[in-house]
Amino acid sequence: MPATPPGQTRRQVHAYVRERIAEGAPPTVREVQHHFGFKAVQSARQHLEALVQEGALTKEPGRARGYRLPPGEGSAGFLPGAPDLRMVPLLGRVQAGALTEAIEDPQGYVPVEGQPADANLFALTVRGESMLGAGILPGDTVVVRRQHAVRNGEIVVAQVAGEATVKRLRLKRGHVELHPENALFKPIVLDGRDEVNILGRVVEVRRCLT
Amino acid sequence: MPATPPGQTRRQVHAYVRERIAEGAPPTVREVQHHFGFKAVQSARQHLEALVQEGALTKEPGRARGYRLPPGEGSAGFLPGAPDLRMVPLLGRVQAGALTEAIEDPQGYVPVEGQPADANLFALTVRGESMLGAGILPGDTVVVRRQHAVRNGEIVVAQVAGEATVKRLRLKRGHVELHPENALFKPIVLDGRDEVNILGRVVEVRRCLT
DNA sequence: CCATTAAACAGACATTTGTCTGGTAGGTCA
DNA sequence: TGACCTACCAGACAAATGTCTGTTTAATGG
Repeated sequence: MPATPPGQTRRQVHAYVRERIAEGAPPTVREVQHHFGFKAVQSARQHLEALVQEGALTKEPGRARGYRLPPGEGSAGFLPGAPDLRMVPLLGRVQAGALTEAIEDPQGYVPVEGQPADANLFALTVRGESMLGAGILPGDTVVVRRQHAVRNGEIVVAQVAGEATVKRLRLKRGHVELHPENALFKPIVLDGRDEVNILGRVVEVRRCLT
Repeated sequence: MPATPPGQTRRQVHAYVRERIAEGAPPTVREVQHHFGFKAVQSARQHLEALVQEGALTKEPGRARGYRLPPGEGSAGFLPGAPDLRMVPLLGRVQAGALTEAIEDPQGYVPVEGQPADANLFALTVRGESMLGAGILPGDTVVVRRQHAVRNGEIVVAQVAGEATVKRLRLKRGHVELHPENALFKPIVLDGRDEVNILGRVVEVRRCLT
């Protein structure tokens, strides 16, 4: 094998190209070169050409900034040219604690805007009719900001006994209540705070009418 | 005035630059030149510089493909690298017939995915509580596909007597009814079809919980 | 040991591309 | 009319950029 771990730098080059495209335009060969501290243009070129070879990039030969992302690669997790727009993973219907790991294999991505870049967001599909009164219907998609600190009255995703549900949070003296927004359902009253695990706060509701 | 209507070509150049950025990278000055059939590079350059002057574009002097979209402008109407994603104009609260022209100056843009590229989409902010039962609350944003042919039972945006409203459409024999989804409101029954102008069909509902 | 390979280095060349200077045509306005 | 403006044309130069040839180093495998 070569002096440097094989493919190690290669992926970093790929990531760099993606970043640069997200900022407006693909980098030049020399920009890649200098970013990685290569002292020869050819070094950067070899990596770029190798990435084209394995299909991770495409190129328009002879043209400036000719390296592009292959079709379909664009909308997976980031968005070129739209810094205020983010693709958040849709984790599907929540089931037993598998939530945190489910990010590895999302069912899809949802475009979200107007959220700070550092916000840890994900999306869920809502089950049940317990939040009808808040305009959240079964099948709706909720965008959730992963945070433990929530305020009274906010709609949250909470994990109770391994089951994740969407409810409105009520902080009473000494205990927590999870209120449905439907007269047919009863509030969940929790004695100790350990029973409930606040996964995050619902920041957006979305419904597609096919 | 000049030989050609002022600013006419200018906007087309701006649109072209946006298109090209959406396809992966900004165009070169000469690419703009040839696309518009200019026989001199300077013609394209003048338009581009003028657009920079008026803030419609930014540039990185001296660098290849240096023209970019200004920050915040990135998400206005298109999305680089994400063909299945579109930005649709938010036309704000609908008022008297101004809807069709309002596209010129949208209040913002909303990211939408999963809609065919040829669909003519726009977004509206919902007023009133007449659709509570359908999970559409005041302040919600609805994404509308502009189409006149609608089916029975679909939620539509209809223009009645100059006022635009969101209602569920009921086609009865000989007449049209616009049903609210709220017991406190009454259906609108229309005798002739001329009174009502179907602006389009609601394909998505969206709500931000700040 | 030697051939092979991947990675990086060195230097150069040709094309692409941004930029500049100057000129022409048609229109407005004082 | 003449000053002035916008749009466009013509030609050229210099910087940026893609591409090529050859060399060196280190690790692998027969």
